[in-house]
Amino acid sequence: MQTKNTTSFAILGALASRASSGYDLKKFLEQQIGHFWKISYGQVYPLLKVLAQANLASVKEQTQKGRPPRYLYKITPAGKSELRNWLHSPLDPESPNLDREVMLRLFFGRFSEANMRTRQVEQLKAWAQGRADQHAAAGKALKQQHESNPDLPFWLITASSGTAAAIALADWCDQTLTALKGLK
Amino acid sequence: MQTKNTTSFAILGALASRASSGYDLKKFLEQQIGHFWKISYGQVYPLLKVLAQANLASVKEQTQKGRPPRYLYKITPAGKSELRNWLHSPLDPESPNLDREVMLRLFFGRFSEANMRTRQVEQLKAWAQGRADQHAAAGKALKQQHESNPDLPFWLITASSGTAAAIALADWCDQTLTALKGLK
DNA sequence: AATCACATATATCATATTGATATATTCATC
DNA sequence: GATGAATATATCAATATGATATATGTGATT
Repeated sequence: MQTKNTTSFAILGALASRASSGYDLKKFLEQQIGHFWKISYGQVYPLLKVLAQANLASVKEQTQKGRPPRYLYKITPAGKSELRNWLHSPLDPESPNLDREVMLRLFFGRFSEANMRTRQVEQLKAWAQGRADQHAAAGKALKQQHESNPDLPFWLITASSGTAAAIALADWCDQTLTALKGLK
Repeated sequence: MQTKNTTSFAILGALASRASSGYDLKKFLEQQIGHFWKISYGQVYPLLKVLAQANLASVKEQTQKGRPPRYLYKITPAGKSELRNWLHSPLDPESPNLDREVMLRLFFGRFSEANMRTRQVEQLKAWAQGRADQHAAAGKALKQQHESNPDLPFWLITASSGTAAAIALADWCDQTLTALKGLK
């Protein structure tokens, strides 16, 4: 629940495009990036408070007739700066979730430099290809080491899912690189 | 940390093929299914104890010269029965992780019926196609609702990753169905 | 007019998970 | 003989999850 938490950047990024309440944020992020980034109320509300306390976001209470108050959060200049720093920070190729990290950054691509975005997608592509190779090698090793193991065919099937996913990711990187070129 | 925990079935499944210590299990599962199923010592050791207490696994302490004792876990008949029950239990199409669930079941495919395996992969394929359609529809909706929003191109890119992943999953299901036919 | 389901809105909490670390020994390598 | 990796279990603070409580408005159905 610190400021460096990646989910807090997801929130900061969303606030950069539109002031929101916690409820808004959760709904928006769930809908747009829910397929690769999970978000829950248990994260959103505490993180918004942390963000506000660190002066990366400002709060305004909107009293409504009858209803409970709505807290509208806006990103501050310091928050925008923090967001940009994160978007331009180097990727960690050791991260087991580099794909999700790059996708999250791309979602907020409006706030990053075009050449940085491209470089990060290229890095992700290399990472994906490396993974595909690793999974292919693991499959070969399985065949040799468990030649007569009755589990082998099933283990090969799940190994193939890793290869397939990695190749699909590399392909998506290619498409994305083309799409990004069209934006420059 | 209950018996119904899916990770406990992953452990049970691994034990079905070979008696193991917690250390063995973690290393094995991490290597073989780590790309879609995370496992940590914080899960393995407590779950093994739960499994043993529920009589789904038996423990034998192997004292070693100098070294700390090694606890060797074996699956019991009740454990095998529990594993099979899980492997043949109906899939929840609402699950956000149906892909990982089916892959885990397939990894332990040696212990399930061929026609059940096939049916579950077919269900996963239908689920993946549904997801692909949903993401495609979401992309179209984005284009209409945020026509002049400067975020649009980036939001479309991340939406496309959902479609791409879902299509790749459906393709993998097809390959897997073919592979499974070869086993019958 | 009543009822039902759903959307709005914030907040909390028990439970589960993560990721790192402590401990202690053997083995291979430099 | 020193360094690092592998073996092996265990724990724990920090986080995240998923469900639920609370309270009201809105729109649809009966």
